Amino acid sequence: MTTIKDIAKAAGVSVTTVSRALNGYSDVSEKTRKKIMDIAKQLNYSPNTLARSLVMNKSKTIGLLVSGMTRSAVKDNFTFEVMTGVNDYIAKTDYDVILFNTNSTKQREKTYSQLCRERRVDGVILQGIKTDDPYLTEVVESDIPCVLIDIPIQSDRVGYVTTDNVHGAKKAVQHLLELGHRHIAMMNGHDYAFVSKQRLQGFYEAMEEANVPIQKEWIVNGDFSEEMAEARAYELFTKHQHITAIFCASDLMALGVMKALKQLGLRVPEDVSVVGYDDILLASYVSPALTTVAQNKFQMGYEAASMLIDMLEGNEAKVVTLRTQLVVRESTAEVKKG
Amino acid sequence: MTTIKDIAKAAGVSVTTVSRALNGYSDVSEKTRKKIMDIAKQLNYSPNTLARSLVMNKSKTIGLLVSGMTRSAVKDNFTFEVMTGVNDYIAKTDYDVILFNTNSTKQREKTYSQLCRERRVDGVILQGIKTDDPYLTEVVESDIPCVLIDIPIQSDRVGYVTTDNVHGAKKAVQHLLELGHRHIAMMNGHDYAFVSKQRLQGFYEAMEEANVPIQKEWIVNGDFSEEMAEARAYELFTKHQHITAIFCASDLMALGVMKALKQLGLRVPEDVSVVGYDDILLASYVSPALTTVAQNKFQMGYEAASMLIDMLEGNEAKVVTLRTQLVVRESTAEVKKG
DNA sequence: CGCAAAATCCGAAACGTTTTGGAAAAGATA
DNA sequence: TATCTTTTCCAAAACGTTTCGGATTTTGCG
Repeated sequence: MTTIKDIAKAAGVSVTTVSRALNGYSDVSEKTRKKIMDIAKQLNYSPNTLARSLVMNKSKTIGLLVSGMTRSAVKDNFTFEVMTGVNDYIAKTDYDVILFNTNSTKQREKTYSQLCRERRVDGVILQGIKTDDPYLTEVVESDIPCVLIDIPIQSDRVGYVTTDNVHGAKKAVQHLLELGHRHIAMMNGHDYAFVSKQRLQGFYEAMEEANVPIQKEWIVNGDFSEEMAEARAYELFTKHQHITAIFCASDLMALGVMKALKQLGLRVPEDVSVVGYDDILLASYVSPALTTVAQNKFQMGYEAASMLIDMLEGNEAKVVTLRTQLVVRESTAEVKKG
Repeated sequence: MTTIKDIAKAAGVSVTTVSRALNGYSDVSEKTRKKIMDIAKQLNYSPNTLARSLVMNKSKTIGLLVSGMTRSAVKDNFTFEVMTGVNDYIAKTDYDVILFNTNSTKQREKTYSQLCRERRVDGVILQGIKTDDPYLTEVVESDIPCVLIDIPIQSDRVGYVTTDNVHGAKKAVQHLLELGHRHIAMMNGHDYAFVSKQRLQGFYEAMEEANVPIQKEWIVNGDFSEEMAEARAYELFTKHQHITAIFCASDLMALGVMKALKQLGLRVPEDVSVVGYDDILLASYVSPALTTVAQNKFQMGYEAASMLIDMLEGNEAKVVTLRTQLVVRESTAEVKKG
């Protein structure tokens, strides 16, 4: 592999001059610059980023730490869409993305920040990490610039992007209320997700503002899993037959809930209205199509990447909150009279 | 950031000894090794991979070059599943993945192999690249070990993994033939995909073995795009009303075809049987559920990664062909009598 | 032509590792 | 004790860049 030295020798100049010529400095004459460029091309030269990174002390690399890259998560295109957004923005810069996966054996022995430090990434984007993850604090407390997705931690080195979860959930529940529902349950995620708390709050606010009493035993956790949600819903609806509507903190769980309802012989939306959250691809394809709160996952990734690059260029960490949108489809209907 | 030098100073030994201690060489006494390890931990030392890569001349990094990371491709979880497979295997090794995207502006100015060479990746996996991509030959002809997905090029430095496309397509068409269909069309991808040619061949073989005449004008290209397939199918079925079944070279195109049929007032499967290829997530969720040829996309990525790492460890490039499976769902039925 | 200013070039150090070839210290053997 | 082995350590070079400070050459001008 040809190096800057080879070029220097071939051109009869010093490596300094080659370096400066290739990097567009002004203190090299056009004549020699041209000569050097030509030789570089002819020798099929590619700069060695490793060497450059070493001396410049920046790798022009950002780490992308996702937890949702598992075989079972293909139903959930959330992760992929976020990644696509990140990739899309980064593609316009001179950075590259290095992929760290958290569901690995490596995770146990190496912490996230260790991974980042070893590869000398300039910054990192975290997505899908639980708030109780011991390694989360580690990377947040390290001095690596990072932006979190859906985790509200902020400092001068860490920003985050999220959506207006409270408001989104509120809209969803208000939609149910407007349809006349009063016996509304909620399938939440788990306690280690910021969004769960937020969406629960939105649920509360909507119910309280409408003066509808909240039944605490109608609020259950499905762990953001389709199967778990199905099981929980099955229990819930067999025990409490008054429930006419349920708000789910994710579409995947809504799918599970609908399965349970089907098993119980309850029709959606005639007997029970279901609304989800996320607007994953499947939401519009299942039958009945799922009413849900759409969040722009692509944009979340895009904004995260944009913010990170901004930070790397000296700007300060921000927090970005994106709008959500209620998408009414077929899984919600007016409550039955009587 | 603490370096090996800091440790050396703190331990009162040379950097050589620190390096060798940390890397488990035998020529350092257990006593000093322990001391060095302790100091390293205490100083929160992380080795600098850049420096190591530079001197070792290997980066322990593989490039993942995908073309399907676009906003419009979320329906098609093909790319994501392959990536997941790759990631899953790599997670078990001491390599990391660096993500190159091809649909970028960078692509125009930098070739794939340039990207790879600059980052000094040890090997690269290519997925979703068209066979006529000028940069494809470039990386294949470079000396970077690489494994291709669904592109049959082989040398001592390049292997590939694919599925038994001919056989898969044949099974799909035979399924239609067994249902009594004789007027069978095909929606193919484009000429720059190896799989298109293979699947076409499977189509031919099945038809010829059954002694069913082939109508060349019933074979059209949908460019692997849902919209394009919809348009082409609309034309096809308005012009040729004899057609009772169509085999599509991808599920996404099958979805487009079904849309066109719906517009034309043709029912699936009563009037027209449709079979797809891939078994994407949506296939089982659309209505009617799509009969299709399933390929294990996760495994494709997994095998690709496995082969690449094998190659990097000195083994030779191979070709891996995975089995496909016909999944009969609701979009195919016996041909109508009369 | 002579001299200052500007333009162009370069040597050497630095970045943080690994590795080679041997030196020093410790232990074993006679 | 003297010699030979084995164990333990280290100095220095190398990987391919960038950059600092200064050196050399060219240019401009009176």
